[in-house]
Amino acid sequence: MNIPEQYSDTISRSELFADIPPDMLADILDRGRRQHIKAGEILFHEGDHADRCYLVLKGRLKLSKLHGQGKEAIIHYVEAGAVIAAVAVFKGKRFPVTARAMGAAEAIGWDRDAIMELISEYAQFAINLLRFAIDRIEELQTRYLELAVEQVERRIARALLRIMRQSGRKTGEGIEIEFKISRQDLADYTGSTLYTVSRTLSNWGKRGWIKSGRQRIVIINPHALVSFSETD
Amino acid sequence: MNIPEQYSDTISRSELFADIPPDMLADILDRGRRQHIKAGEILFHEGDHADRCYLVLKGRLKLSKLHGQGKEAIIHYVEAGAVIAAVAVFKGKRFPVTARAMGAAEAIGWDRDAIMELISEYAQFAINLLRFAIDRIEELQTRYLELAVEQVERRIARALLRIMRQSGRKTGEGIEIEFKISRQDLADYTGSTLYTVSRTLSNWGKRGWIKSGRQRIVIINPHALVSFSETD
DNA sequence: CGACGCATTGACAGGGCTCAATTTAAGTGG
DNA sequence: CCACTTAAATTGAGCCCTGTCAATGCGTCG
Repeated sequence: MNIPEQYSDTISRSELFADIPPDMLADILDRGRRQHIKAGEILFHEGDHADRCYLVLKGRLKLSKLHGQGKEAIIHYVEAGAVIAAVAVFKGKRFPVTARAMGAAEAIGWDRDAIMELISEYAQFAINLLRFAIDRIEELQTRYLELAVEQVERRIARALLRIMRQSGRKTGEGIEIEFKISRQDLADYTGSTLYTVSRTLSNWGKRGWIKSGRQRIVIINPHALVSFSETD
Repeated sequence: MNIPEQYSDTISRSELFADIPPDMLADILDRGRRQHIKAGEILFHEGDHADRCYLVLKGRLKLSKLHGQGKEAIIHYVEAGAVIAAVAVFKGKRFPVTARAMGAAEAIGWDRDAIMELISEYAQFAINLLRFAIDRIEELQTRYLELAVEQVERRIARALLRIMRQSGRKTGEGIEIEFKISRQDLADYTGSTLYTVSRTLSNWGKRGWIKSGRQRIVIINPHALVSFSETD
Protein backbone atom coordinates (compact mmCIF):
# COMPACT_ATOMS: atom_id res chain seq x y z
CA MET A 1 0.00 0.00 0.00
CA ASN A 2 1.33 3.40 -0.84
CA ILE A 3 -0.40 6.69 -0.40
CA PRO A 4 2.60 8.89 -0.83
CA GLU A 5 2.79 10.98 2.35
CA GLN A 6 3.55 14.17 0.51
CA TYR A 7 0.30 14.10 -1.41
CA SER A 8 -2.02 13.33 1.43
CA ASP A 9 -2.96 16.97 1.52
CA THR A 10 -3.82 17.20 -2.16
CA ILE A 11 -5.69 13.95 -1.94
CA SER A 12 -7.72 14.76 1.08
CA ARG A 13 -8.63 18.13 -0.33
CA SER A 14 -9.46 17.00 -3.83
CA GLU A 15 -13.11 17.06 -4.67
CA LEU A 16 -12.54 13.75 -6.41
CA PHE A 17 -12.49 11.97 -3.09
CA ALA A 18 -15.21 13.91 -1.34
CA ASP A 19 -17.48 11.54 0.60
CA ILE A 20 -15.29 8.58 -0.13
CA PRO A 21 -14.21 6.74 3.02
CA PRO A 22 -10.51 7.36 3.69
CA ASP A 23 -9.76 3.66 4.00
CA MET A 24 -10.70 3.21 0.38
CA LEU A 25 -8.29 5.80 -0.87
CA ALA A 26 -5.33 3.50 -0.74
CA ASP A 27 -7.14 1.01 -2.92
CA ILE A 28 -8.16 3.66 -5.41
CA LEU A 29 -4.71 5.15 -5.61
CA ASP A 30 -3.13 1.75 -6.04
CA ARG A 31 -5.06 1.19 -9.22
CA GLY A 32 -3.65 4.30 -10.85
CA ARG A 33 -0.21 4.91 -12.25
CA ARG A 34 1.87 7.79 -10.95
CA GLN A 35 3.78 9.92 -13.36
CA HIS A 36 6.35 12.69 -13.02
CA ILE A 37 6.39 15.54 -15.49
CA LYS A 38 9.33 17.89 -15.67
CA ALA A 39 8.90 21.62 -16.09
CA GLY A 40 7.68 22.42 -19.57
CA GLU A 41 7.08 18.81 -20.49
CA ILE A 42 3.88 17.55 -21.91
CA LEU A 43 1.60 15.03 -20.24
CA PHE A 44 -0.54 14.53 -23.32
CA HIS A 45 -0.98 16.13 -26.73
CA GLU A 46 -4.14 17.39 -28.32
CA GLY A 47 -5.14 14.79 -30.88
CA ASP A 48 -3.35 11.85 -29.27
CA HIS A 49 -5.44 8.80 -28.59
CA ALA A 50 -6.93 9.37 -25.15
CA ASP A 51 -6.27 6.34 -23.00
CA ARG A 52 -6.28 7.59 -19.43
CA CYS A 53 -7.53 10.40 -17.29
CA TYR A 54 -5.51 12.08 -14.56
CA LEU A 55 -5.61 13.59 -11.15
CA VAL A 56 -2.98 16.30 -10.70
CA LEU A 57 -1.03 15.50 -7.55
CA LYS A 58 1.53 18.25 -7.54
CA GLY A 59 2.33 21.35 -9.56
CA ARG A 60 0.31 23.04 -12.24
CA LEU A 61 -0.64 22.23 -15.78
CA LYS A 62 -1.65 24.44 -18.64
CA LEU A 63 -4.38 23.10 -20.89
CA SER A 64 -4.29 24.63 -24.33
CA LYS A 65 -5.67 24.20 -27.79
CA LEU A 66 -3.78 24.94 -30.98
CA HIS A 67 -4.96 26.72 -34.06
CA GLY A 68 -2.83 26.70 -37.23
CA GLN A 69 -0.12 29.35 -37.69
CA GLY A 70 1.21 29.12 -34.17
CA LYS A 71 -1.88 30.57 -32.54
CA GLU A 72 -2.89 29.03 -29.27
CA ALA A 73 -5.61 29.49 -26.69
CA ILE A 74 -5.10 28.58 -23.06
CA ILE A 75 -8.26 26.87 -21.98
CA HIS A 76 -7.43 26.35 -18.36
CA TYR A 77 -4.76 26.41 -15.72
CA VAL A 78 -5.18 23.46 -13.40
CA GLU A 79 -3.86 22.98 -9.90
CA ALA A 80 -3.08 20.00 -7.75
CA GLY A 81 -6.33 18.27 -6.93
CA ALA A 82 -7.91 18.72 -10.35
CA VAL A 83 -9.05 15.94 -12.65
CA ILE A 84 -8.25 16.27 -16.33
CA ALA A 85 -8.96 14.35 -19.51
CA ALA A 86 -12.10 12.66 -18.31
CA VAL A 87 -12.92 12.56 -22.00
CA ALA A 88 -10.53 9.61 -22.25
CA VAL A 89 -12.82 7.52 -20.14
CA PHE A 90 -16.25 8.65 -21.14
CA LYS A 91 -15.93 9.36 -24.81
CA GLY A 92 -12.96 7.17 -25.77
CA LYS A 93 -11.66 9.62 -28.29
CA ARG A 94 -8.70 11.87 -28.67
CA PHE A 95 -7.51 14.48 -26.22
CA PRO A 96 -9.12 17.80 -27.13
CA VAL A 97 -6.33 19.80 -25.47
CA THR A 98 -2.62 19.64 -24.74
CA ALA A 99 -1.49 19.46 -21.11
CA ARG A 100 1.87 21.01 -20.33
CA ALA A 101 3.50 21.24 -16.91
CA MET A 102 4.20 24.81 -15.75
CA GLY A 103 6.84 23.58 -13.34
CA ALA A 104 7.75 20.17 -12.03
CA ALA A 105 4.48 18.30 -11.66
CA GLU A 106 3.07 14.91 -10.84
CA ALA A 107 -0.13 13.20 -11.76
CA ILE A 108 -1.82 9.89 -11.26
CA GLY A 109 -3.58 8.32 -14.22
CA TRP A 110 -6.25 5.66 -14.50
CA ASP A 111 -7.28 3.95 -17.66
CA ARG A 112 -10.86 3.44 -18.74
CA ASP A 113 -11.27 0.07 -17.10
CA ALA A 114 -9.90 1.24 -13.79
CA ILE A 115 -12.22 4.23 -13.67
CA MET A 116 -15.22 2.15 -14.62
CA GLU A 117 -14.43 -0.35 -11.90
CA LEU A 118 -13.99 2.43 -9.40
CA ILE A 119 -17.32 3.93 -10.33
CA SER A 120 -19.13 0.65 -9.98
CA GLU A 121 -17.59 0.08 -6.57
CA TYR A 122 -17.75 3.65 -5.30
CA ALA A 123 -20.81 5.27 -6.83
CA GLN A 124 -19.83 8.57 -5.30
CA PHE A 125 -16.87 8.63 -7.65
CA ALA A 126 -19.04 9.36 -10.67
CA ILE A 127 -20.78 12.15 -8.85
CA ASN A 128 -17.50 13.71 -7.89
CA LEU A 129 -16.35 13.55 -11.49
CA LEU A 130 -19.56 15.26 -12.50
CA ARG A 131 -18.86 18.06 -10.09
CA PHE A 132 -15.51 18.66 -11.73
CA ALA A 133 -17.06 18.67 -15.15
CA ILE A 134 -19.74 21.12 -14.10
CA ASP A 135 -17.20 23.46 -12.55
CA ARG A 136 -15.29 23.43 -15.79
CA ILE A 137 -18.43 24.17 -17.77
CA GLU A 138 -19.26 27.10 -15.57
CA GLU A 139 -15.81 28.59 -15.81
CA LEU A 140 -15.73 28.15 -19.57
CA GLN A 141 -19.14 29.77 -19.94
CA THR A 142 -18.05 32.72 -17.86
CA ARG A 143 -14.86 33.18 -19.79
CA TYR A 144 -16.70 32.76 -23.07
CA LEU A 145 -19.00 35.59 -22.10
CA GLU A 146 -16.06 37.77 -21.15
CA LEU A 147 -14.26 37.08 -24.38
CA ALA A 148 -17.42 37.79 -26.34
CA VAL A 149 -18.41 41.09 -24.79
CA GLU A 150 -15.54 42.70 -22.94
CA GLN A 151 -12.59 44.56 -24.26
CA VAL A 152 -9.04 43.49 -23.87
CA GLU A 153 -7.84 45.37 -20.84
CA ARG A 154 -10.79 44.23 -18.80
CA ARG A 155 -10.24 40.66 -19.84
CA ILE A 156 -6.63 40.93 -18.78
CA ALA A 157 -7.65 42.35 -15.42
CA ARG A 158 -10.14 39.55 -14.86
CA ALA A 159 -7.64 36.94 -15.96
CA LEU A 160 -5.08 38.25 -13.53
CA LEU A 161 -7.59 38.22 -10.71
CA ARG A 162 -8.77 34.72 -11.56
CA ILE A 163 -5.22 33.39 -11.67
CA MET A 164 -4.38 35.27 -8.50
CA ARG A 165 -7.26 33.69 -6.60
CA GLN A 166 -6.30 30.26 -7.80
CA SER A 167 -2.53 30.47 -7.61
CA GLY A 168 -1.63 33.57 -5.66
CA ARG A 169 0.65 33.63 -2.65
CA LYS A 170 0.93 36.51 -0.23
CA THR A 171 4.35 38.08 -0.07
CA GLY A 172 5.72 41.27 1.41
CA GLU A 173 4.95 43.24 -1.74
CA GLY A 174 1.52 41.86 -2.50
CA ILE A 175 0.07 38.70 -3.97
CA GLU A 176 2.41 36.92 -6.30
CA ILE A 177 1.42 34.48 -8.99
CA GLU A 178 3.10 31.27 -7.98
CA PHE A 179 4.12 30.03 -11.38
CA LYS A 180 6.05 31.49 -14.30
CA ILE A 181 3.73 33.26 -16.63
CA SER A 182 4.85 35.22 -19.67
CA ARG A 183 3.11 38.03 -21.54
CA GLN A 184 2.46 35.53 -24.29
CA ASP A 185 0.79 33.16 -21.83
CA LEU A 186 -1.53 35.88 -20.61
CA ALA A 187 -2.26 36.84 -24.20
CA ASP A 188 -3.15 33.26 -25.06
CA TYR A 189 -5.30 33.08 -21.97
CA THR A 190 -7.22 36.25 -22.77
CA GLY A 191 -7.44 36.05 -26.55
CA SER A 192 -5.07 38.96 -27.09
CA THR A 193 -1.48 39.58 -28.12
CA LEU A 194 1.72 39.79 -26.16
CA TYR A 195 2.09 43.43 -27.19
CA THR A 196 -1.22 44.53 -25.81
CA VAL A 197 -0.63 42.58 -22.62
CA SER A 198 2.78 44.15 -22.24
CA ARG A 199 1.45 47.67 -22.70
CA THR A 200 -1.36 47.02 -20.27
CA LEU A 201 0.82 45.56 -17.52
CA SER A 202 3.31 48.33 -18.04
CA ASN A 203 0.55 50.88 -17.56
CA TRP A 204 -0.73 49.20 -14.41
CA GLY A 205 2.84 49.02 -13.14
CA LYS A 206 3.15 52.79 -13.47
CA ARG A 207 -0.04 53.23 -11.52
CA GLY A 208 1.32 50.99 -8.78
CA TRP A 209 -1.38 48.37 -9.16
CA ILE A 210 1.02 45.57 -9.97
CA LYS A 211 4.70 44.82 -10.23
CA SER A 212 5.87 42.66 -13.03
CA GLY A 213 9.07 41.28 -14.38
CA ARG A 214 10.22 38.44 -16.52
CA GLN A 215 7.51 35.77 -16.24
CA ARG A 216 6.57 37.10 -12.84
CA ILE A 217 3.60 39.16 -11.71
CA VAL A 218 2.79 40.53 -8.27
CA ILE A 219 -0.55 42.15 -7.66
CA ILE A 220 -0.11 45.06 -5.30
CA ASN A 221 -3.63 46.43 -5.43
CA PRO A 222 -6.24 43.80 -6.29
CA HIS A 223 -9.03 46.19 -5.44
CA ALA A 224 -7.96 48.60 -8.16
CA LEU A 225 -8.05 45.76 -10.66
CA VAL A 226 -11.46 44.65 -9.51
CA SER A 227 -12.96 48.09 -9.85
CA PHE A 228 -11.21 48.59 -13.18
CA SER A 229 -12.73 45.37 -14.44
CA GLU A 230 -16.17 46.32 -13.23
CA THR A 231 -16.69 50.05 -13.55
CA ASP A 232 -18.30 51.12 -16.70
CA MET B 1 -47.64 4.80 -16.26
CA ASN B 2 -47.14 7.38 -18.94
CA ILE B 3 -44.36 7.58 -21.43
CA PRO B 4 -45.95 10.07 -23.75
CA GLU B 5 -46.01 8.39 -27.13
CA GLN B 6 -44.92 11.46 -28.99
CA TYR B 7 -41.62 11.64 -27.13
CA SER B 8 -40.62 8.03 -27.41
CA ASP B 9 -38.29 8.99 -30.19
CA THR B 10 -36.52 11.73 -28.27
CA ILE B 11 -36.32 9.50 -25.26
CA SER B 12 -34.97 6.47 -26.98
CA ARG B 13 -32.39 8.56 -28.79
CA SER B 14 -31.26 10.64 -25.86
CA GLU B 15 -27.84 9.79 -24.57
CA LEU B 16 -29.30 10.17 -21.10
CA PHE B 17 -30.91 6.78 -21.38
CA ALA B 18 -28.16 4.95 -23.18
CA ASP B 19 -27.62 1.50 -21.70
CA ILE B 20 -30.61 1.85 -19.44
CA PRO B 21 -33.11 -0.99 -19.81
CA PRO B 22 -36.24 0.25 -21.57
CA ASP B 23 -38.54 -1.14 -18.90
CA MET B 24 -37.02 1.26 -16.42
CA LEU B 25 -37.70 4.32 -18.49
CA ALA B 26 -41.30 4.58 -17.40
CA ASP B 27 -40.22 4.63 -13.79
CA ILE B 28 -37.60 7.26 -14.42
CA LEU B 29 -39.94 9.46 -16.39
CA ASP B 30 -42.63 9.16 -13.76
CA ARG B 31 -40.39 10.73 -11.19
CA GLY B 32 -39.92 13.87 -13.25
CA ARG B 33 -42.32 16.70 -13.86
CA ARG B 34 -43.25 17.63 -17.40
CA GLN B 35 -43.43 21.25 -18.39
CA HIS B 36 -44.60 23.13 -21.47
CA ILE B 37 -42.80 26.28 -22.53
CA LYS B 38 -44.36 28.60 -25.08
CA ALA B 39 -42.31 30.21 -27.81
CA GLY B 40 -40.05 32.87 -26.35
CA GLU B 41 -40.80 31.94 -22.78
CA ILE B 42 -38.18 31.25 -20.21
CA LEU B 43 -37.67 27.95 -18.47
CA PHE B 44 -35.25 29.38 -15.93
CA HIS B 45 -33.34 32.59 -15.37
CA GLU B 46 -29.66 33.06 -14.78
CA GLY B 47 -29.25 33.73 -11.08
CA ASP B 48 -32.44 32.00 -9.94
CA HIS B 49 -32.06 29.38 -7.30
CA ALA B 50 -31.38 26.16 -9.19
CA ASP B 51 -33.74 23.47 -7.97
CA ARG B 52 -34.11 21.06 -10.84
CA CYS B 53 -32.39 19.87 -13.96
CA TYR B 54 -34.10 19.16 -17.23
CA LEU B 55 -34.23 16.90 -20.23
CA VAL B 56 -35.51 18.70 -23.32
CA LEU B 57 -38.33 16.63 -24.78
CA LYS B 58 -39.39 18.80 -27.67
CA GLY B 59 -38.30 21.98 -29.36
CA ARG B 60 -35.16 23.98 -28.85
CA LEU B 61 -33.79 26.16 -26.12
CA LYS B 62 -31.26 28.95 -26.20
CA LEU B 63 -28.89 29.12 -23.25
CA SER B 64 -27.48 32.56 -22.75
CA LYS B 65 -25.60 34.64 -20.26
CA LEU B 66 -26.15 38.32 -19.67
CA HIS B 67 -23.60 41.05 -19.23
CA GLY B 68 -24.66 44.52 -18.09
CA GLN B 69 -25.82 47.08 -20.67
CA GLY B 70 -27.95 44.67 -22.64
CA LYS B 71 -25.06 42.62 -23.92
CA GLU B 72 -25.63 38.92 -24.11
CA ALA B 73 -23.71 35.85 -25.17
CA ILE B 74 -25.42 32.74 -26.43
CA ILE B 75 -23.65 29.85 -24.82
CA HIS B 76 -25.47 27.02 -26.48
CA TYR B 77 -28.45 26.02 -28.55
CA VAL B 78 -29.90 22.78 -27.23
CA GLU B 79 -32.13 20.30 -28.99
CA ALA B 80 -34.59 17.71 -27.85
CA GLY B 81 -32.68 14.98 -26.05
CA ALA B 82 -30.26 17.29 -24.28
CA VAL B 83 -29.85 17.61 -20.52
CA ILE B 84 -29.51 21.09 -19.08
CA ALA B 85 -28.91 22.64 -15.69
CA ALA B 86 -27.18 19.67 -14.15
CA VAL B 87 -25.60 22.31 -11.95
CA ALA B 88 -28.86 22.36 -10.00
CA VAL B 89 -28.26 18.85 -8.82
CA PHE B 90 -24.54 18.66 -8.38
CA LYS B 91 -23.63 22.08 -7.13
CA GLY B 92 -26.90 23.24 -5.58
CA LYS B 93 -26.37 26.82 -6.58
CA ARG B 94 -27.92 29.26 -8.97
CA PHE B 95 -28.48 28.79 -12.67
CA PRO B 96 -25.44 30.14 -14.51
CA VAL B 97 -27.44 30.75 -17.70
CA THR B 98 -30.93 31.64 -18.86
CA ALA B 99 -32.89 29.08 -20.88
CA ARG B 100 -35.38 30.47 -23.37
CA ALA B 101 -37.54 28.45 -25.75
CA MET B 102 -36.95 29.19 -29.42
CA GLY B 103 -40.36 27.84 -30.34
CA ALA B 104 -42.91 25.83 -28.44
CA ALA B 105 -40.93 23.42 -26.29
CA GLU B 106 -41.33 20.83 -23.61
CA ALA B 107 -39.03 19.57 -20.93
CA ILE B 108 -39.08 17.15 -18.07
CA GLY B 109 -37.45 18.21 -14.82
CA TRP B 110 -36.18 16.28 -11.83
CA ASP B 111 -35.19 17.78 -8.53
CA ARG B 112 -32.04 16.95 -6.68
CA ASP B 113 -33.48 14.11 -4.67
CA ALA B 114 -35.01 12.43 -7.68
CA ILE B 115 -31.76 12.52 -9.62
CA MET B 116 -29.78 11.23 -6.68
CA GLU B 117 -32.20 8.37 -6.23
CA LEU B 118 -32.04 7.58 -9.91
CA ILE B 119 -28.28 7.53 -9.84
CA SER B 120 -28.16 5.21 -6.89
CA GLU B 121 -30.59 2.84 -8.58
CA TYR B 122 -29.28 3.12 -12.12
CA ALA B 123 -25.54 3.70 -11.88
CA GLN B 124 -25.38 4.16 -15.62
CA PHE B 125 -27.35 7.35 -15.20
CA ALA B 126 -24.40 9.20 -13.69
CA ILE B 127 -22.16 8.06 -16.49
CA ASN B 128 -24.61 9.28 -19.08
CA LEU B 129 -24.78 12.65 -17.38
CA LEU B 130 -21.01 12.78 -17.45
CA ARG B 131 -21.05 12.21 -21.17
CA PHE B 132 -23.32 15.19 -21.65
CA ALA B 133 -21.11 17.34 -19.50
CA ILE B 134 -18.00 16.31 -21.39
CA ASP B 135 -19.62 17.02 -24.73
CA ARG B 136 -20.49 20.47 -23.50
CA ILE B 137 -16.96 21.06 -22.29
CA GLU B 138 -15.53 20.07 -25.64
CA GLU B 139 -17.86 22.30 -27.57
CA LEU B 140 -17.18 25.23 -25.29
CA GLN B 141 -13.43 24.73 -25.57
CA THR B 142 -13.66 24.66 -29.33
CA ARG B 143 -15.77 27.77 -29.49
CA TYR B 144 -13.54 29.49 -26.98
CA LEU B 145 -10.58 28.86 -29.24
CA GLU B 146 -12.46 30.17 -32.24
CA LEU B 147 -13.52 33.30 -30.43
CA ALA B 148 -9.99 33.86 -29.23
CA VAL B 149 -8.12 33.48 -32.49
CA GLU B 150 -10.40 33.81 -35.48
CA GLN B 151 -11.88 36.86 -37.02
CA VAL B 152 -15.53 37.62 -37.20
CA GLU B 153 -16.55 36.39 -40.64
CA ARG B 154 -14.94 33.04 -40.05
CA ARG B 155 -16.67 32.71 -36.72
CA ILE B 156 -19.98 33.48 -38.38
CA ALA B 157 -19.30 30.85 -41.03
CA ARG B 158 -18.45 28.25 -38.43
CA ALA B 159 -21.46 29.17 -36.33
CA LEU B 160 -23.74 28.76 -39.30
CA LEU B 161 -22.25 25.40 -40.12
CA ARG B 162 -22.48 24.22 -36.54
CA ILE B 163 -26.11 25.27 -36.26
CA MET B 164 -26.84 23.77 -39.65
CA ARG B 165 -25.44 20.39 -38.63
CA GLN B 166 -27.42 20.43 -35.44
CA SER B 167 -30.69 21.93 -36.63
CA GLY B 168 -30.64 21.93 -40.40
CA ARG B 169 -33.36 20.46 -42.58
CA LYS B 170 -33.00 19.74 -46.27
CA THR B 171 -35.38 21.67 -48.47
CA GLY B 172 -35.60 22.27 -52.18
CA GLU B 173 -33.32 25.30 -51.96
CA GLY B 174 -30.72 23.94 -49.60
CA ILE B 175 -30.39 23.29 -45.91
CA GLU B 176 -32.62 25.48 -43.80
CA ILE B 177 -32.10 26.32 -40.16
CA GLU B 178 -35.17 24.92 -38.49
CA PHE B 179 -35.76 27.64 -35.96
CA LYS B 180 -36.12 31.41 -36.10
CA ILE B 181 -32.76 33.04 -35.77
CA SER B 182 -32.17 36.76 -36.08
CA ARG B 183 -29.02 38.67 -36.97
CA GLN B 184 -28.83 39.66 -33.34
CA ASP B 185 -28.98 36.01 -32.27
CA LEU B 186 -26.14 35.13 -34.56
CA ALA B 187 -24.19 38.11 -33.30
CA ASP B 188 -24.69 37.04 -29.69
CA TYR B 189 -23.63 33.54 -30.62
CA THR B 190 -20.42 34.65 -32.32
CA GLY B 191 -19.39 37.58 -30.16
CA SER B 192 -20.11 40.15 -32.81
CA THR B 193 -22.76 42.74 -33.67
CA LEU B 194 -25.93 42.54 -35.65
CA TYR B 195 -24.51 44.99 -38.19
CA THR B 196 -21.48 42.92 -38.99
CA VAL B 197 -23.60 39.78 -39.21
CA SER B 198 -26.03 41.52 -41.53
CA ARG B 199 -23.28 42.73 -43.83
CA THR B 200 -21.67 39.32 -43.88
CA LEU B 201 -24.85 37.39 -44.65
CA SER B 202 -25.75 39.97 -47.27
CA ASN B 203 -22.38 39.42 -48.90
CA TRP B 204 -22.75 35.65 -48.86
CA GLY B 205 -26.23 36.02 -50.25
CA LYS B 206 -24.86 37.92 -53.23
CA ARG B 207 -22.36 35.15 -53.83
CA GLY B 208 -25.17 32.59 -53.75
CA TRP B 209 -23.81 30.73 -50.75
CA ILE B 210 -26.87 31.31 -48.65
CA LYS B 211 -30.34 32.77 -48.80
CA SER B 212 -31.59 34.69 -45.85
CA GLY B 213 -34.64 36.60 -44.81
CA ARG B 214 -36.29 37.69 -41.65
CA GLN B 215 -35.12 35.29 -38.94
CA ARG B 216 -34.56 32.65 -41.56
CA ILE B 217 -31.39 31.28 -43.12
CA VAL B 218 -30.96 28.67 -45.83
CA ILE B 219 -27.52 27.41 -46.65
CA ILE B 220 -27.25 26.80 -50.38
CA ASN B 221 -23.58 25.98 -50.55
CA PRO B 222 -22.20 24.55 -47.33
CA HIS B 223 -18.97 23.63 -49.03
CA ALA B 224 -18.22 27.26 -49.85
CA LEU B 225 -18.71 28.16 -46.20
CA VAL B 226 -16.47 25.33 -45.06
CA SER B 227 -13.64 26.35 -47.32
CA PHE B 228 -14.14 29.99 -46.41
CA SER B 229 -13.85 29.12 -42.74
CA GLU B 230 -10.74 27.06 -43.32
CA THR B 231 -8.65 28.56 -46.07
CA ASP B 232 -5.85 30.78 -44.98
C1' DC C 1 30.31 37.27 -20.51
C1' DG C 2 27.76 36.37 -24.39
C1' DA C 3 23.55 34.90 -26.31
C1' DC C 4 19.06 33.91 -26.32
C1' DG C 5 14.44 34.68 -24.94
C1' DC C 6 11.34 37.80 -22.98
C1' DA C 7 9.66 42.46 -22.59
C1' DT C 8 9.04 47.28 -24.06
C1' DT C 9 7.73 50.90 -26.97
C1' DG C 10 6.52 53.44 -31.16
C1' DA C 11 4.30 53.92 -35.56
C1' DC C 12 0.78 52.46 -38.38
C1' DA C 13 -3.21 50.48 -40.33
C1' DG C 14 -7.39 48.06 -40.67
C1' DG C 15 -11.10 45.13 -38.92
C1' DG C 16 -15.13 45.66 -36.95
C1' DC C 17 -17.95 48.44 -33.76
C1' DT C 18 -20.96 52.52 -33.30
C1' DC C 19 -24.41 55.57 -34.72
C1' DA C 20 -27.89 57.13 -37.83
C1' DA C 21 -31.02 56.83 -41.54
C1' DT C 22 -33.80 53.93 -44.41
C1' DT C 23 -35.96 49.96 -46.25
C1' DT C 24 -38.28 45.67 -45.94
C1' DA C 25 -41.24 42.36 -44.05
C1' DA C 26 -44.37 40.47 -40.75
C1' DG C 27 -48.26 40.89 -37.87
C1' DT C 28 -52.75 42.99 -36.39
C1' DG C 29 -57.07 44.80 -36.19
C1' DG C 30 -60.78 47.14 -38.31
C1' DC D 1 -57.93 42.67 -47.48
C1' DC D 2 -55.72 46.81 -46.68
C1' DA D 3 -53.79 50.32 -43.68
C1' DC D 4 -51.15 50.68 -39.78
C1' DT D 5 -47.70 49.37 -36.45
C1' DT D 6 -43.66 47.46 -35.15
C1' DA D 7 -39.62 44.67 -35.31
C1' DA D 8 -35.89 43.13 -38.21
C1' DA D 9 -32.60 44.02 -41.66
C1' DT D 10 -29.72 46.91 -44.65
C1' DT D 11 -26.33 50.19 -45.69
C1' DG D 12 -23.13 54.09 -45.28
C1' DA D 13 -19.80 56.98 -42.78
C1' DG D 14 -16.50 57.50 -39.30
C1' DC D 15 -13.35 56.22 -36.02
C1' DC D 16 -11.27 53.71 -32.25
C1' DC D 17 -9.35 49.77 -30.32
C1' DT D 18 -6.09 46.62 -30.80
C1' DG D 19 -3.41 43.76 -33.80
C1' DT D 20 0.86 43.95 -36.68
C1' DC D 21 5.54 45.00 -37.65
C1' DA D 22 10.04 46.63 -36.39
C1' DA D 23 13.56 48.11 -33.45
C1' DT D 24 15.54 48.12 -29.03
C1' DG D 25 16.31 47.05 -24.23
C1' DC D 26 17.07 43.99 -20.48
C1' DG D 27 17.54 39.85 -17.43
C1' DT D 28 18.96 35.16 -16.93
C1' DC D 29 21.18 31.16 -17.70
C1' DG D 30 24.54 28.41 -19.63
